[in-house]
Amino acid sequence: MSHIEYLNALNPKQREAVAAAPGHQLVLAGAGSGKTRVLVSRIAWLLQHEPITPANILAVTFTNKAAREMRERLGDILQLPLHSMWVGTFHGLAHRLLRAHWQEADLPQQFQIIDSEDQSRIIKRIHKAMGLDTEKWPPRQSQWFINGKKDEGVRAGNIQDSGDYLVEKLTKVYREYERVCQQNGLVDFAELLLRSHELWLKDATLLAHYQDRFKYILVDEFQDTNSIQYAWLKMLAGKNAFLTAVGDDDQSIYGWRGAKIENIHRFTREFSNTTTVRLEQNYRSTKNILSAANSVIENNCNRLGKELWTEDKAGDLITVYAAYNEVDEAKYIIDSVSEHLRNGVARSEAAILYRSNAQSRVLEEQLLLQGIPYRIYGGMKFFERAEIKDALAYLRLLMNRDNDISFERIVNTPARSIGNVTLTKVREYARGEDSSLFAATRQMLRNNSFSGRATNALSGFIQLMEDVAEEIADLTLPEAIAHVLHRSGLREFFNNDKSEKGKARVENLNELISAARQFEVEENDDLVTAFLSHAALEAGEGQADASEDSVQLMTLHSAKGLEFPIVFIAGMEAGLFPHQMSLDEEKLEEERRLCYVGMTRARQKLYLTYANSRRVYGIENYRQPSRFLREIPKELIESYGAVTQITRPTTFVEKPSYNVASEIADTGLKVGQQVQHKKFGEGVILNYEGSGSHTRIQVQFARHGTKWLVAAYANLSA
DNA sequence: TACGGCCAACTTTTT
DNA sequence: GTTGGCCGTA
Repeated sequence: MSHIEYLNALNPKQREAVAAAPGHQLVLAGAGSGKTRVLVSRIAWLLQHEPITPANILAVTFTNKAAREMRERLGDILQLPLHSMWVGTFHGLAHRLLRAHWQEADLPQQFQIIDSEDQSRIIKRIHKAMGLDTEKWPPRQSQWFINGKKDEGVRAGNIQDSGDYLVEKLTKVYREYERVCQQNGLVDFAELLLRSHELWLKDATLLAHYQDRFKYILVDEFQDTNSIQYAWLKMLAGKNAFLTAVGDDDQSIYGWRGAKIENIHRFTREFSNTTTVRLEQNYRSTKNILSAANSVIENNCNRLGKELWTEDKAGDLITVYAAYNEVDEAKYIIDSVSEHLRNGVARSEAAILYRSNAQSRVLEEQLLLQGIPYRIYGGMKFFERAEIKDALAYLRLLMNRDNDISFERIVNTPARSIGNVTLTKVREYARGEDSSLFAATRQMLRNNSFSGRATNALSGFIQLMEDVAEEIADLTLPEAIAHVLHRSGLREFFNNDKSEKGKARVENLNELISAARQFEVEENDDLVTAFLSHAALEAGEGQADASEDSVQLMTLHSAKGLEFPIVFIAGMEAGLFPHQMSLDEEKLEEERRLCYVGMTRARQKLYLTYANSRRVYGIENYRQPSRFLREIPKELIESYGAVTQITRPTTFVEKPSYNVASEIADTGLKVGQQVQHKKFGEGVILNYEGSGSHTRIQVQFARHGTKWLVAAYANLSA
């Protein structure tokens, strides 16, 4: 696309942001207002109008996906080589800095990145070593504490002695955790940012170099930045660079993870002469969907103020369906999906969103029942799978024999008869000698410290690692991985598992080799280290068969940034959404933003559903509709299903095309109707099947659960 | 060392 | 109701 063309493709507000004179900018970009287009066009515009090169630009995002997309679109617009431009995630860019300056950052050259599971293992080990009772000191709490502090830019050494016993203890764990990571050459996600920030802080020359280089810094999803990310940006920007912050305070949904919406205010305060542009024209949704979303978000205080509008048609009303229970809700949703599919909608054009993962099960069951392919987002990522992490742990240990975390993971995987008793001895010895587990084992073997069996097993393992390290030295990365899988016995171990799970694991191991093969083409220097970093920083997709056309299921959180023609939000109930644990004012506003995010995913048709009764942890509860439903103007809604009064279903609104509302032939009964049964008492008709004398009716009884009854014998009365 | 049974936990999760 | 983690026994 040429210069003129991309400017012409913008609306006036977008153009104002893109063609602004050099300076700090805040772009408040509403949902679906074309913010990526603006970011990319801004970069193109700067390159054409300012005396700079791609090397002077740094663009940062939160997700790998967003970074990839930005890079691709830049490639489309600009006919320039872009490799010198820094485009990536906060963590990716911080990692790049630390790799380049590992010495100044006081890290070993082969430092490795750990994910939250590795982190949790380390903390558990520390708790054990410190003799902390798991009941009283849940490792999760320590992990939360440590990450929280790091996100604030606070080291264990900086935590004030408050006299608070809890904080004191957690700080001790934090300090020990820092020590273990440093000794093992491990860096967690938060550490990447903290460490690179400190690197600049202590090395003025280095900082000056980067400040001098990056004249323009552009940040996506600014509302999601936490304290350390803000500090990182501010330091890098220095006095001379211009910062463009793009974000939407109404879409801040990660406050619980340390994101600070206040950073938007702080930015306009601390970066002088910031110009603010609001992008409020939405190119995604119909008028009705936007009005509804606007009405909901208006209930939040402390907004920067923004109202989306569109030139699109009014479109369909928002369908609200009140289900009897979660099964009925799922049936309604899947039936509606089927109807859309029959009308020519592709499966991937329909998305079902929910507040918590537990809700997906009922939906899945109905999809399976109707044979509709679906895909669940989130869950286990490729590089997070146990078998993959085992394989990578071998590689990690081969790269750095002092990596105790990897040692612990694989020393007895697959089983080599190295038990806990033996390992406890090794751990104690290592602790005393202040050495790694690998070194300690070797020393103890020399000292004949083990029983015969343990000696054999351990020397076998040590020898294996030494041998394999030599054997793979001259191999390509995929060859090396294949070799490690073979020699470690991992492949055979999973091969012997003939279950579906075992087969899937072997497939994943093969997939790992192909991932390595692909990777090899892209990178070149220290391939193994780069591959391991890549595995940690970009955990990959959740499911392999992403290509098949399928209905999309995901949490509201993972839906951010996506859009679908047809969107269902399930479980619009008080206690579930907003969640029970988010009822205080601040958290409630975040839940409302989450609702806003969910609603604005929809392009043409939005369904909101709730159940009057839902099983939660196996217990049936009666539920109230979510307050967010009440915040939508009635004239934008068409309601179906059982409209509640207090707790009981009373009236029923008919929807012509959906069989739930229609009369069941020859019975004088309707779905949704309240009925009496001699034995089971009071109940509500959920569904029926068959006709004539074969008609069976599904009734949910107040006291006896859900039952299928043959209409001819059941003798149900209204 | 491995498996089975028992108990408690249980919102969201870009890296 | 389901899952993960811990502990006790073959």
